[in-house]
Amino acid sequence: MAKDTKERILATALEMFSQNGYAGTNIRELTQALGLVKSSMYKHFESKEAIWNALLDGMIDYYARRFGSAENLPPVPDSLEGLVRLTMGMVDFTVHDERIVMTRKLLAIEQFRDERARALAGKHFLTGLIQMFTPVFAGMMEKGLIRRDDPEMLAFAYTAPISALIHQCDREPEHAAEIVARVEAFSRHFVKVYGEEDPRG
Amino acid sequence: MAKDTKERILATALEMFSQNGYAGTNIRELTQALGLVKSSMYKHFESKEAIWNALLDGMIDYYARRFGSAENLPPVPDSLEGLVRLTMGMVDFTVHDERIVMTRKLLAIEQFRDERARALAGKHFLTGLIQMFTPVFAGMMEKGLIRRDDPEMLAFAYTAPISALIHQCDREPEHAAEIVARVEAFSRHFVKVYGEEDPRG
DNA sequence: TTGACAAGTGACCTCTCGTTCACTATAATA
DNA sequence: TATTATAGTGAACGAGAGGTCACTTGTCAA
Repeated sequence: MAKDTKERILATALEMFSQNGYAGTNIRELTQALGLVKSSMYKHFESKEAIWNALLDGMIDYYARRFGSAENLPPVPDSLEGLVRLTMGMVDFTVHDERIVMTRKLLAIEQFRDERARALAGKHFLTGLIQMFTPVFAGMMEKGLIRRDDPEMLAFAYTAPISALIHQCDREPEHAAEIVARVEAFSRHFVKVYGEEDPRG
Repeated sequence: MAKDTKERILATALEMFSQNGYAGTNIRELTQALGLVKSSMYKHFESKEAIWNALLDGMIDYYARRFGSAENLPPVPDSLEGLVRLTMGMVDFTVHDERIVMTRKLLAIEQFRDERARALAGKHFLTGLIQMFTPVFAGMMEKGLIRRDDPEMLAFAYTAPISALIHQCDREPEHAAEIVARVEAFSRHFVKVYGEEDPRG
């Protein structure tokens, strides 16, 4: 109970910061949500800003481990349908994992105030996705599944619309199901346009 | 001078809110930037929240007039190159118009806290762009410039990546030139993939 | 000239914020 | 058992927040 208070503070801070922003959150509410009194927080963090920094450190670290390293690249699918399935698996995960949803919201809120948040937002929302899918499309081109073209351009053309729908999902979680369906529709449209294989593959 | 103080307050509020958020901005700084003292603000707005509401009203109204009405739809280009030029004109405008840049940043920051900001963000970042370009692609299909397909899906596939680059531009305005160049590269890629016309058109 | 009104001022109010600190309770250690 | 470190408490602090108000100034119409 006592030992993990630091972690619980971070979790609640992520929750509140991602809803009302750093400036819009006060530590009295934060600690109260944990059944504590505000001064108790200072046994675990030296300031409110220290919570923010620890949160960002965690987000940066998690991103690097989970999405940033070369060994975590998605596998190259063996068919166009495989690309659709790979995509839907990733989207289902990223849309329903509360921690990742809150991370995106927090980055959207704080990206213009904090330099590190800005950099991480750029990765989360655009460049990281391109880096992730460029080798996927390069591999699919080598396998003859996708027409030969600039794989980075294809990764961009593929991930950016999906990223936009994920954002829409963050805004309107009550419409998650239909938005995810739109992701799948787009994915199938994409393989229809760019694929060189019988789409039953 | 005195007459337009209300407008100047709104302009400065947009500036500050779009950088530090509503909660992260205080009215002493705001009025000081205008050479006023904070109590003077209350001659023009009854509260800080009233500024926020007036700002949102203005944004909603401006969007409806500028992007939301049917008569302001972009013209259907006569060639694939025309689509590229149309796009670049719009992007150059939206990326360099300070007021629109600040509006996007503000919506990104406040979209999870305020219901109206959330709705407007959805339009600005996704649905409005689709609505705008769906008739463009429908018209281009009728002219035989673009392969027949679901025009709304094409509008989505076209505008979402461009929107993502515009966001990147908001995050990194120092790289605006190269990001705009990426918009053009994407636009040309798109017409190459979807076009049915000699791209010299 | 007077009166009325809008715009701006500075002092002041109350509230909440982040933060500090002396203190207590607990549990592990020596 | 005595000691020490850790986690949590509650009162208090200073700063800064949003907001109010009596007052001054400038403008313009009557």
